[in-house]
Amino acid sequence: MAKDFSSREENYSQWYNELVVKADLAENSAVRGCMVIKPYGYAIWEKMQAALDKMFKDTGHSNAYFPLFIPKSFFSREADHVEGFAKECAVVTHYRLKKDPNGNGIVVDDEAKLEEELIVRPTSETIIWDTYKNWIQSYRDLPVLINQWANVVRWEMRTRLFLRTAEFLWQEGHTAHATEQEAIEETIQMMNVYAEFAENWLAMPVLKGVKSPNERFAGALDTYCIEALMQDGKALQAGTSHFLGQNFAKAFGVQYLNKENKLTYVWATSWGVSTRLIGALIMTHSDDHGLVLPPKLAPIQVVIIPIYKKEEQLIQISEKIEPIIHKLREKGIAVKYDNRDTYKPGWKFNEYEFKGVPIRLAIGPRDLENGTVEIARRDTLEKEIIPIEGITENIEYLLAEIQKNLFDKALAFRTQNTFKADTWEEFKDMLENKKGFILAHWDGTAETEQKIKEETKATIRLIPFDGDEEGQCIYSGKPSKKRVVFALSY
RNA sequence: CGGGGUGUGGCGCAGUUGGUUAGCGUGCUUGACUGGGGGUCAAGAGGUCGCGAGUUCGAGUCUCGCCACUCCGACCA
Repeated sequence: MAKDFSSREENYSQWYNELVVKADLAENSAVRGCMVIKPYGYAIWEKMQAALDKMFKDTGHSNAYFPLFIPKSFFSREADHVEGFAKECAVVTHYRLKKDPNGNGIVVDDEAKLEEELIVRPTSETIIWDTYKNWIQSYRDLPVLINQWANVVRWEMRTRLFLRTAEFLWQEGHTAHATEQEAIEETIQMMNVYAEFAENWLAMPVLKGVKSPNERFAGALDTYCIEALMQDGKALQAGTSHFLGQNFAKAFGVQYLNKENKLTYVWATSWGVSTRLIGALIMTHSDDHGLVLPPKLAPIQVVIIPIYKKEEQLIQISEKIEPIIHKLREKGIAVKYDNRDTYKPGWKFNEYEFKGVPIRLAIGPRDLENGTVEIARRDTLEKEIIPIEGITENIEYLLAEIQKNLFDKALAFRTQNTFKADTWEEFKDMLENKKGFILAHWDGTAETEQKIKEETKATIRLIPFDGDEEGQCIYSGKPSKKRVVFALSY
C-alpha cells in the first residue's frame, strides 16, 4: 500500500500529504477545499471528541446546537468580528433550484432569492449571542456554560487536509459570566483544559500564552492559546480560548439585572479546537515508516497477526489467542485480531505499521510450541519474543510506556529546537538555519511585529505568562520586559 | 486572487520533430505453489489520454479557454 512513500527529509509537506491519504485518514473531495474524513481518520476524531467532551462536562459545560446559517445582518454588529471573517464567508442567496428552461440540467431559480442572505457560519458568536440575549435576564441566569460540536466553513484560498480546509469540524464553547474576573478565569481554565488534553492525550507538548494584538481573534480582548512545534520546525496553533469582554454583549444587547437591581452587560468567552488537531498529531509523532499514534487516541491499540500455513494451525492459534483478546477488551484496550486469509503476514505488518498501531503481536506455530509471542512497538520499531504468560499486563504497561515515550520524544525535540536570539542578525540566521521556536525580546508594538513578519515571515506565536526579563527589542532596540515566542507557522 | 508546475487504466509513471492497434510498474480477478517483514509463476479484466473548443488528411502530442491538484506569495484554526 505505501511503497514509494516520501521521507520527511526530502519533502516534509509531500510526506504529510501522502501520509494522510495513504494511511486512510482523509482524502480530497469533489468539492474544492473540502475533505472526506475516512473511517480511520474519523475514529481518531471520535476519540478526541470523547476525551474533550468529558473534560468540558467535568468543568460544568453542557452541549447544545445552534444553526448552520446566520443572518447577514448579525455579522455586521461587531465591527472587528466582521472584518476578521468577511473575506472568507460562504453566502446563501437562494432557496430553490429549477429545471433549466434551455434544457441544461438544473439552475438557480432567480425568483427564489432570499429576503436576507444567510452566512454559513465561520464561527457562531453572533447567532449564539443573539440567542443568549433571550436567555439571560438576571444574575441568577449566569453563568451560561455551553459548548457545541459543529462544522464551520471558512472559504480558504489554499487548503491542506486537516490543517486548513474550507469546511472543518470543531467544538466551540461560548460562555456568559456576571463578572470580568470570572470570564477571564473561564478563558484561562479552558486554555488549560486544551493544554492538558494536548499533552496527556495527543502526547504533544504545548506552550501556553497570550496572542499579540495582531494574532488575536477578531472581536476578542485577549486570545489565549496553546502552541505546538511540528517536526519541520514550524509552529502550529492547536487551540484558542478568547476573552471577549463585553463586545458581543453590547453588540447584541445581552444585559442582566444584578443584585443591586442595575442593568449590566455580561462578560463573554469562546474557545475551540478543531480537526486540525489530527494534523498536529501527525506532524508531531509520525515518521518515514508512516503514522505513529499515541495509544490513547489510536483506534486500534493492539493488532494481533496469526502466522500459519495450514487452516489447522490458524485454529490452534485462534484458540490460544481468544482468551487474551477477551482479557484485553475487558481492560478497555482496543484489539484487532487480523485473521484474514486474504493478506500475507508481511503485508499486514507493513499495513499496521503504516497506520500507526502502537503494538503488534505476531503469533505462529513456533510460539505455540514455546509459549511465546512476538511483540513489536510502533514508536521505536523494536520487537522481541516474550512469554505469552502475563501478556495482558505487559501490554497494558507497554501502552502507557509508549504514550509517555512519545511525549518525552516530542518534548526533547521542542527543547532542542527552542532558541534564544538577542540580535536581529542572530534572529534572522536562526529562522533560516534552525527553524523552531525563537525566544526574543519585542518592544510590544504592532508596527514592530508587522515589520518582523514582513521581513522574515516569522510571527509572534505567543507571549508567555512568566519569564520576566529586562532586554531590548531585537528589531527596534527599544526596552522590553520579557521574551516572546517567534516562529514560522502553519 | 497573482506567479510556477502537474493532469495518460485504481495508484505511480513513460509516450521521440504530430502518424496506424496508447505502453510500463504496482494494484485488481482466477488458479497453483506459498506463508515469522509488502511472495512466485501462469492466465485475464481494466483507458472519454482532466474538460471544452480550435489547427490538421491525422492530436495523448500543437493553440486557446476552463477545471482540479500542487508549490510560492496575500489570508487564516
